[in-house]
Amino acid sequence: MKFKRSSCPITNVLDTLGDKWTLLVIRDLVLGKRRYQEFTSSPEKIASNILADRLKKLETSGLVTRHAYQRNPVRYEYLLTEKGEGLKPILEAIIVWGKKHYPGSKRFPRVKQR
Amino acid sequence: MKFKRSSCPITNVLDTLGDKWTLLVIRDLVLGKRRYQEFTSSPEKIASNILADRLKKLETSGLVTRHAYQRNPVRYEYLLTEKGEGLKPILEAIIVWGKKHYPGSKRFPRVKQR
DNA sequence: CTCAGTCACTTGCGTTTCGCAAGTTATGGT
DNA sequence: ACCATAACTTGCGAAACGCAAGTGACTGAG
Repeated sequence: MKFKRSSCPITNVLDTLGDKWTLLVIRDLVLGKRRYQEFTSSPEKIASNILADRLKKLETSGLVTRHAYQRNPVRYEYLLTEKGEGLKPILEAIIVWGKKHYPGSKRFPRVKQR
Repeated sequence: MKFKRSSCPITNVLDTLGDKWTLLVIRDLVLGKRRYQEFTSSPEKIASNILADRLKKLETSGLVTRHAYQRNPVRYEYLLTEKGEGLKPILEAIIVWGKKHYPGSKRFPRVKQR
């Protein structure tokens, strides 16, 4: 196995998740969001090109799968893989620390499914 | 409390820790590193200006304190505050996921103290 | 006493990434 | 025919990154 920067597991995780948006897309997926404008309508207002880029990268790193939910025209929705679901403990740890140190912050509720 | 992007705790954590270097500096501090060239000698080879920037930001967000360990000239070393120590569970969760999905990656050992 | 060496930064500057806004393509509804 | 919607894509100015070199205040060797 060849590493980008070092053999440190933290470093390698940061090389795929270390920016201001990727983990928020993961959060939305965990909350049950699946489609493009569900992501763009989150309060952080991710730009559509950034979203497209992150979804593509998440797919190539095997955290997310894309599948068509209709044809003519083809429309895709995104789902977490098992590998992606495995990130939940990290998100939980972040929420615990975040709620403690950013008073007033509050975990977002799951979205109701179609 | 006014938030930068939203009231989501994850979002707020990412606004301070969401990049490729900040959490690595925290990792080094947890491992016992304290001085400038201890950080710059880590295998990821952080650039000195990036390090200076991150240490400054970590200090303003209260995760790190700086204190002079000598005069003439003044030299500083950096230590985690209690708030910063509180990030350990997040690092642990990242290490668990990272070791599982980046085979061959391995947690770094604590540095021996002077 | 001079000079190379160390430490903790700082500065310059070219490259990369970000992110706002607008455009594109295909289709359904009225 | 016309408007709206969904999922992207493109343009481009601004901000962030990161390599390399420089700076100031000493310390220790010769």
